[in-house]
Amino acid sequence: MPPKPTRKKYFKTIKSKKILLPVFFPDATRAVLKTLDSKDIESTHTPGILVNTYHLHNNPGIQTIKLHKGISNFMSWSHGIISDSGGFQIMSLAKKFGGENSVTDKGVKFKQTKNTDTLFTPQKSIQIQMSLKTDMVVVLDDFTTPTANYQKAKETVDRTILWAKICKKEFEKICKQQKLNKKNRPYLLGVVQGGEYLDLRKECTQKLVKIGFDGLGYGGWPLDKDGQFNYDIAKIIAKYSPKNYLLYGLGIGKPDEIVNCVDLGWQIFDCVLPTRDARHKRLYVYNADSINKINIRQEKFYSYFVPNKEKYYRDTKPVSTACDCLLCTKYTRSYLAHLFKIKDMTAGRLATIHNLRFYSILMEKLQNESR
RNA sequence: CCAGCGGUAGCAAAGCGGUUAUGCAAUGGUCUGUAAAACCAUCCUAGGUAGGUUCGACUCCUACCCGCUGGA
Repeated sequence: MPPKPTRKKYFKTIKSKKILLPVFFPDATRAVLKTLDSKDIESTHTPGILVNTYHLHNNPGIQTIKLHKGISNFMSWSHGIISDSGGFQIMSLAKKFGGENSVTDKGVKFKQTKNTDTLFTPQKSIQIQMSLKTDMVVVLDDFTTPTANYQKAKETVDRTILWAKICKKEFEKICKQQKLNKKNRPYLLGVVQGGEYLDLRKECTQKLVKIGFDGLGYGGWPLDKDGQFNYDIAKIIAKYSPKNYLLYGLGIGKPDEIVNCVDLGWQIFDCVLPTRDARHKRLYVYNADSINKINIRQEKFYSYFVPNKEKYYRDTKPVSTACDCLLCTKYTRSYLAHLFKIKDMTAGRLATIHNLRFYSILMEKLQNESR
């Protein structure tokens, strides 16, 4: 038996910093991780973040970012940064409000924005991302809506492939212009579409590999109508990806889903869950007394703590003893419940810091396993 | 003692002679490449007390109790 081929161990930034894989990058969509500043993020041991090309294009606009020579200086974040292409907004904004017709082979027309006249194109997405100077650039993909039938899923695959070629070409062009070599250029990520249809996912994966990328993303919506994660898609993309490819689960996921995906070879994740849940009073808590005793391989290794119950108003315990974040080391459940009740912004900050530390501990545990 | 106004659910606060007020609180739930520090659901015999009118009263009438304001 030949030794099992292993995937990349590190994510390299354009400044040649090495970030140990697997990683979770929370979403700082608009160049801010809601309620936190960069120093807060560092305190959670979060190695990188995700920003969004489409949102930053609208606000503050690329000229402002260029004044700072990139998003890293703009938000004073010196660690990993991935830029999402704006593909997700094709589903969440364009198709939702403008219908299927808002997307053509040329690009996307977004309604209800100040840029209604201009078309958001694959070229533009890459150009903006290169100006952001992020560590990974993601191709613009045509998002498969959760309800897409085979025909529609097929169309999004075709368009995703078409756009992937255009994006790759634009990427190479800009790299040449800026004299970026293999060492200081960002990763380029292709995105696999195809809805729930495994043959389309396979086809899309193979065609993207033929074009050539540094990694592939699990695109589209990863959950079925009952909210169950589709691991078959994760398997088939991994199966047909070269072993030196980075595998990135876009918008994934719950802690247990991340553990399962890591087992299938996936290495990079981002998701709004820890940050949005924090603002919505859902805190992730390990079912353990201390960080050392956390066992991410036990069936239910975590639960939710929701500090809006009357019984917590006088609870002097910390949120979790298996956590070393600001909230858990300095404050009680009672205080957090109080802050949420009076709707003070500090509640969101402390809860976000906690949830991000939960995720970074999860990733540290997973990193330790593969050593 | 007189006059005016008022008394509605844990709290606040409306309308109405018949049919869900509503908000807060409480309780349960949702959230997956962020139009979300948001949203959804539930909330029990609510009518100060005792009578009266009426087919039917939280609503109209009478008396009483309590509160606020003004007056003697």
